[in-house]
Amino acid sequence: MRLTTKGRYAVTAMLDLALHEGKGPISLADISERQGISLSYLEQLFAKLRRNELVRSVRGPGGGYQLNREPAGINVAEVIDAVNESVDATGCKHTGNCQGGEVCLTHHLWCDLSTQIHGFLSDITLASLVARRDVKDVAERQDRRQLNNMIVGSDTRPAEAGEAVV
Amino acid sequence: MRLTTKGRYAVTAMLDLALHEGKGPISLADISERQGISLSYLEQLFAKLRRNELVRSVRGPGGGYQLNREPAGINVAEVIDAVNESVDATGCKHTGNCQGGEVCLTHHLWCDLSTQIHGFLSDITLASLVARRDVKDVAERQDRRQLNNMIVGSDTRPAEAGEAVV
DNA sequence: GCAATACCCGACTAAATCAATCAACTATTA
DNA sequence: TAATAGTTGATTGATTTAGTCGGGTATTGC
Ligand code: FES
Ligand code: FES
Repeated sequence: MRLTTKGRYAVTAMLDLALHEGKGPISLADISERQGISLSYLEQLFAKLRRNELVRSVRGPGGGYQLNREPAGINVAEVIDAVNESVDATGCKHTGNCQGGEVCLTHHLWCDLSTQIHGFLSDITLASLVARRDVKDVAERQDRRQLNNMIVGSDTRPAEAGEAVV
Repeated sequence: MRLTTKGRYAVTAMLDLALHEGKGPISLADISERQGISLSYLEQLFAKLRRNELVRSVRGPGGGYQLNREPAGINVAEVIDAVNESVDATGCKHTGNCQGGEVCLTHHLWCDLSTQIHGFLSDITLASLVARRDVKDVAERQDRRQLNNMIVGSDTRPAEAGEAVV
């Protein structure tokens, strides 16, 4: 099992979409700026998210991505799954053949753990995240900062993610 | 966060020690054979387990490793921790500085997940694993097979882990 | 129709980590 | 004193991460 920036980025980006829902398509450039994630890397991730039908895209100017379902219908577990970061903690992908075709000593422990993690993550939807106080606070800060960057950085300076713009 | 063979091997090996407690020191060669883990790799893992005072060693012939505490006092979380596989799911090691010194959008989510996993794993002790039916079954199979290998393979053939010896 | 926007796609890469091996060493015991 | 078994450090091939780069294609506003 692994949970790295890939899965974290995917969830963060999807949450960003959920937060800005109803404002039309959101461009990856926007997400990149707000969340401090490389644009090219986002493109890779969204290719997978699209293949898994979690988002839909609109091309051309003013285009971008939108959630393909309502936020309440998308849970965190499937987002992580979509970018190929399995939430599976076993070494045998649940086949039980670690040890030369037979179940290893700790197989059941990892199965239990997997169930536990999957249960926890699949109970959390984008909608429930959007409703959280701490998420709202961070989102507000990010939106303010982005607005600031648009004004100050109107000389099209790349404007770094965590840059102190007051 | 990551949970790979390193952490799984460590738990498996510790469980093997717990299962054969009271029979004096257990050599890594024994564990290697029973669990199908490379001997040299086990050496690396046990160096860390020893540094974390989870096991104690006895050198010389008839030597090996023993649990440094009673099985009921060792939980799975600390074993995984000991081999440097943190159970932390955040990208900031709980410092909250993912995004240029500030908390990222999903920080709290990963904190919650970490707490969840840690709670689950630290509630499971080696003693509670030893008591499980499925563990007992696998352990018995392994012991039988090892005995078999000792007789059949008395020509000191390396005897592969999952080899069909019936 | 044409340029700008933004998604789309594949190849490529430096760095890190994994899983394992090898060699040389020291302590202990029969 | 020879065999056993732990101890340590270096090294390795394979894989994965976290990107970058360069070129596409579809859509829109002017
Ligand atoms: S983890 Fe499933 S058999 Fe080992
Ligand atoms: S995971 Fe902690 S700040 Fe991003």
